[in-house]
Amino acid sequence: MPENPLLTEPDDTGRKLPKTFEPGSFEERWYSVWENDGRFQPSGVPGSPRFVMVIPPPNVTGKLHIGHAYGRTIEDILARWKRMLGMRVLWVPGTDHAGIATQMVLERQLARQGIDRRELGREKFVERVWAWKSEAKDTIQAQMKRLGCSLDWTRERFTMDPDLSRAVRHVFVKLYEEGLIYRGRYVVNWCPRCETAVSDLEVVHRETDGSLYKIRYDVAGVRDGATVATTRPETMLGDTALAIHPEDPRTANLAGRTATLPIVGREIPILADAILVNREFGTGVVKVTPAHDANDFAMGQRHDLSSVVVIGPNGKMTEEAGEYAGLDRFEARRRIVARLIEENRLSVEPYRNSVGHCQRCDTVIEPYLSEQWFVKIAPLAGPAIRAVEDGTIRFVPESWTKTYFEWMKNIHDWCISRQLWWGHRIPAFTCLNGHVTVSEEDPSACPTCGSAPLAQDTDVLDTWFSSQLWPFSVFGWPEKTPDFLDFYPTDVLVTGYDILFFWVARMIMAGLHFTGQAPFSTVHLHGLVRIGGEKMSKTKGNVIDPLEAIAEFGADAVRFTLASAASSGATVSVERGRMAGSRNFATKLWNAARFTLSSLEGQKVPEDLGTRPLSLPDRWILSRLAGAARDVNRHLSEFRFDEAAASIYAFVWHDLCDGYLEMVKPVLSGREGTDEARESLRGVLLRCLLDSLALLHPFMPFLTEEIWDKATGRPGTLIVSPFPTGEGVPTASDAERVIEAVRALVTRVRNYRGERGTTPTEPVELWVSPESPDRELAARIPSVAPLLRHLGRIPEVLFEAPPASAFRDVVAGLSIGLRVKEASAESGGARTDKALAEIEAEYEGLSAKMRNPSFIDKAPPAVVEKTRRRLTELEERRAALSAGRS
RNA sequence: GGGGGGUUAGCUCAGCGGUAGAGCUCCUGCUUUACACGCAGGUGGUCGCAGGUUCGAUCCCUGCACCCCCCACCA
Repeated sequence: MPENPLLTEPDDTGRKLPKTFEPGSFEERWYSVWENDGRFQPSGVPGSPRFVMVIPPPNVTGKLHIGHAYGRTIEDILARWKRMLGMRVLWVPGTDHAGIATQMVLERQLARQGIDRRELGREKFVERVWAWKSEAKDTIQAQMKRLGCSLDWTRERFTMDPDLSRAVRHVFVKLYEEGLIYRGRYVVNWCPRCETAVSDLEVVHRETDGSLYKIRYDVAGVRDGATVATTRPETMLGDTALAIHPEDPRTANLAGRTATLPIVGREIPILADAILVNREFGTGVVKVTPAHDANDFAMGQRHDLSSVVVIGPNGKMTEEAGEYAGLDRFEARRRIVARLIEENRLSVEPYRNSVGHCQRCDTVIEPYLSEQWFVKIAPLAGPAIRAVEDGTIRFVPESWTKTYFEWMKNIHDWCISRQLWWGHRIPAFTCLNGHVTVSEEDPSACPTCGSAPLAQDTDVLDTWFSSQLWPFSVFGWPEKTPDFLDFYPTDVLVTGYDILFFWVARMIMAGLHFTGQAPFSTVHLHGLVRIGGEKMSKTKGNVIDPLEAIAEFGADAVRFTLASAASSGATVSVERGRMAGSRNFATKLWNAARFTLSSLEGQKVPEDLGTRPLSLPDRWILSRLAGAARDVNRHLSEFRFDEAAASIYAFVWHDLCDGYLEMVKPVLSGREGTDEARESLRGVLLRCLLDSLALLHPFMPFLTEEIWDKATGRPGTLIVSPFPTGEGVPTASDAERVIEAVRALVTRVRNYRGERGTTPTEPVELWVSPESPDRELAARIPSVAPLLRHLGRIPEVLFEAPPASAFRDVVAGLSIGLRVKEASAESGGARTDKALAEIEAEYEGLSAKMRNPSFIDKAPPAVVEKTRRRLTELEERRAALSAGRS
């Protein structure tokens, strides 16, 4: 065997692909090569076509799970695809400080050491969080590198970096000056465990079986008093009124009277309020607790009621609760219920209602009256709605548009202050005289009265307040930095639909308001990863760690699996079986490459295939390759990663490996064909391999780069090599038809052997009749006789009408005859019967259709014609099969 | 209370007007000069139920059943 110069050049030692495919042996190496070569940084001149994404910054709470890997894989596929298409690609990495979530992680860590953060003090605590953040960031970064994400690490950002913090502060001050940020005492969602306010979105409602308590209040002059219903009886201690509907006859006798609050003995007015009270609902009387219910608070404002806070920030009853002070709210509830029963004032019935829980720690949320900062959101929502209406921003899949509109149109003010230590401190300063200053720079003295010192607000901002600025704060905004001018607005945002409101909607509002531009033009909302149909959770133990999966199957296989699982649905199902399947595919490609490279014998990268005559299989595979390239590009442009993956998978495995490689072996080995044919074929073979590698690179970057290196001797350059588009390559429909017919014939021969129960090598005689239904095709079959003989292991193919003794059938429009010398006892009779029955059934159905005048009349002519042809085909097959039976 | 999605082969999912596909599983053969993580065949589906529209429905419409998700100030 001649030496392959590609494999033997001195500097090419080890260029041969090892026999076994071991992804772990090269994956990390290629990542370093790409990174060191600056491939992840945008190249090319400003102004040329660019593609920009920002990563949804993962929380620095721990490590990434497979759901993150899924989103990042999608982004990396887009990034690599666009990069190979020649665009200046920038994908910005970073992490989110995730205020409440990260603080919780640290609190738990401290708790394990028996430390309460309050013992530590704010400064020491925050120091520890920073240390943790640095650790978590490293872990996350390593995970994304291992996955192959082509992120530009020179531009990595963190939401609490100095310049990003500056952006936050700038935005806060601007909104404050515009009157869109205000401070006030309102009833907010309060988590007694986290001891902070949370926004409406951070409250998770769950249907819960509980009780409805009906409490009778004494009313002077009314014998039966007034009965109110509540699910939280302990709040009655804070009642400052009862409310009735002004037009409800049931409660008219209570109007203007005074009730006595049980236990407490406080006299409270009975007021009419049409807004709070629903005429039809319950007893018609409502207890009013302005400090612990948002509706009651609003009612209190309308009627100038006082607010009595009876439950404190830690969930324990306050001094206002009298004898219950210091008790946990639920213990207080039990005791109050007991007391009211004792006093014969209470009836209890089972009741199912929705109870709010803290998104982070699952503690039951307590509505709580406190001083908070809010964003007046409606003025920001309008432009954000219009940007989607007018197509400036589009959602993929489009169905999210409606959800977005629904939420935006019913949007409520956003509580942005958090009573936490980890996060952006609110830039509001109060002097000794109570003047409040909000400013970008820390003031040294009060601008109003000149007094000093000033105390900064101790609260921090909701994490999402900084995340909403991410698409522009990462570029240094509000400074007009070169990066901001060059890369903003971004192009595509990829994220899970679960943060559509938390993040996406707010980025759109913030982007439009502050930069005057939509932060991105396309939002791809993907589903959430499920394992075996269940949501991933630590308690269920079904969490897949991306690193473990990568260790077992290789990063390429994990990525390919995730891409293949991508669908437009709300859930993305990932299974181990899929991972193994992808790994098998990677191995398949590896072996196909080994075979191809070992067959090249010095063939260089084909620059131009047009100068040599191409065989029918050559033209077929090149046509299929171009088709696959077009499909992959089309599917990627439609965010159909599953379809794109399936297209390239089917091409590589079923067309290239199962088809072309097998067809070509006799010529390659020298058993058949001319030297010229061999030369030509090698060029085609290499072209197919290289284009497959390119098409597959966005999905399986490591393996493809490894093979590319061995095939071309240009290490680390596939990542920036042109992506095949298949444009301008005409479909070789004649070659496709002939080759597909060959494959169908070969399958039929194998089938026939199976039916006869003979071995795969049993000599079979094959007749292909020139008098076939498709004569044109039949006339071309003699030219591919060697292929038929080789693939079907058929000693002789005869181009004449089959003898009566042969088994007859019609395949792909060709009338054929088959005969085996020695059939075993098991004949194909049963299968032929089955085939005939199927033909009969279909024939019946179709001919009934053809007899229907309105079908002929109304169906498109093409459909009618197709049906007619199919009928003819069935007739011929039926005739052939029946005739072939003895 | 409002809104959205789902129900297709044993499993996980594509398809969404012209009588169904993939991967995995399963069955039967096979050391065919890349690959047993393979090759070649094959089994397997009244496309949730009932109506309607249509020449024709898994695909469109209506209703029902079961499942999932989101939103909501459900005393």
